[in-house]
Amino acid sequence: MRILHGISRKRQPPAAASGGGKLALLSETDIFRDLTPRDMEEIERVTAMTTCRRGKVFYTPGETGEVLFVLKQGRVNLFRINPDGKKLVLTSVDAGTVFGEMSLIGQGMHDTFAEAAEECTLCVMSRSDVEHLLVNKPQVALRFLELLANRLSEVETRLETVAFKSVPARLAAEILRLTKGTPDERVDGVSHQDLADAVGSYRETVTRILNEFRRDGLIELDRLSISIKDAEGLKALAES
Amino acid sequence: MRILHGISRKRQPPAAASGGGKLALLSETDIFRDLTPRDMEEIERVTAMTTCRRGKVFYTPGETGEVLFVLKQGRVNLFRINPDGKKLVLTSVDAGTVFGEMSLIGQGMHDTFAEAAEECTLCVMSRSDVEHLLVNKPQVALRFLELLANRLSEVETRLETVAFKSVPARLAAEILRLTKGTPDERVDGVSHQDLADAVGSYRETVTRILNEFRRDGLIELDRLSISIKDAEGLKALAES
DNA sequence: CGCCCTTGGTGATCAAGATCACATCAGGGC
DNA sequence: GCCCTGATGTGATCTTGATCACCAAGGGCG
Repeated sequence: MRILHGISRKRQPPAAASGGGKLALLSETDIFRDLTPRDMEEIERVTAMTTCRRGKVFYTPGETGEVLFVLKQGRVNLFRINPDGKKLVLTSVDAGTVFGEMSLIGQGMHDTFAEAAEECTLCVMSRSDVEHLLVNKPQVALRFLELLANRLSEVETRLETVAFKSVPARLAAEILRLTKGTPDERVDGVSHQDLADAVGSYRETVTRILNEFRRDGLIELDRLSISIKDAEGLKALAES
Repeated sequence: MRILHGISRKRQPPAAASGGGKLALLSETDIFRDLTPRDMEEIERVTAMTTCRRGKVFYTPGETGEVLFVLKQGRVNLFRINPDGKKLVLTSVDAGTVFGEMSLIGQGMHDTFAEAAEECTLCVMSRSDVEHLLVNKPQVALRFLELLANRLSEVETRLETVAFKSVPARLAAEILRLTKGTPDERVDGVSHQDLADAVGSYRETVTRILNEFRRDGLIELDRLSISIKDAEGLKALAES
């Protein structure tokens, strides 16, 4: 019996393709994939759906209650701010997953904020609804387990990266990550400051390194836009 | 209804105090705390208990199968090795918890090794036993969820620390962490190299900084031994 | 006792990247 | 067109801490 297996980490197809109704959106979420249509309707009844504009910080520790977010469309950054006001993105969450677990389980989200990195559509579930679900639908709890295990593994790798790799290597990896899934190998709407926050560095340093990348023919630069010219070269750099 | 609440992060009392039998040891594990004595006997039947000497690397990715470890006594370091052979300790696991989840759920433990940081007693559960348990005892799955959530939160904090804080600050924090729980505020059996691996730095750097700490009256040094003189001072330093 | 191996001490050097200080530049609003 | 703001380009330092090169001390063991 092998009840546990890797969950998909691929970006979900654009929700528009599936109609975009709330129910359809919820069904596409990994965590709920074992539920019956009837169960899904039940969840749908108790779930609020909202949208967030790019840049909106919609979760602030302390201010926001204990809820679970289900990201339907867009991308969300979970980040912390250190005493000097410097920001570090802990994780970038793609559509089809869930976040905010930390506020429900254990010690809470600590000092973690959440912002919409792109236009987002998300659902909000209350603590009691989630608890109910976890107790009554063991399959959901198991999916949740997978999700957390994968997130943990991801953050551990990130820790290793920050501890051992140079800023150029981290930056190359981040660019590859952001463009992964985009057919034209290009990111838009990401400033140098955003990249600095993501790799744990500084704006000026990022600007300099990006220009070196361009000089080396690895990427093409434009205002708020990066397109990849030599993915292999970047990959090599990312390995340090 | 509040079924989820923080699990204890306190170090377990020495197992000798509770007799040290396998059954007693297993019952002290957070993850199993909701099980009945009868359930525990069942688990006890299928569990192998072994010991490891300090320094022993008992889990190697690839070589070791998919198992779950329950740490009964001692301390275990989970670490990775980068291509240059440099080691980084991802987590230090204390008695009473479980690890190896990653090999059961999701993508596996990747390139993570496990070594006994002290004399250790641990139990090993097979994949199928764990899966059986998770499916049939929802309470265990929930405890597992708590465990993972806490671990995640811990690694995120570590990531922030490595990204933003100086080596002295990280070192101060690590010393405080290691001595936490010891009544005489003192660690033994930890070399400068071990500390370097834990904070993601280098032996020479650690030696230099420790000597600065001593000069500043923060700690006392001896071969393989550090004792704290000024916990407040260290705490201040750890905040950067 | 002499050997050797692990641990710790320290100087010298160097490179990465943080930090400061401005200069542009593009776009939006009025 | 003008002004303002956010995004980017770049030079000039300055520190941190990695890296190299040894040496010394402690301790187990034949």
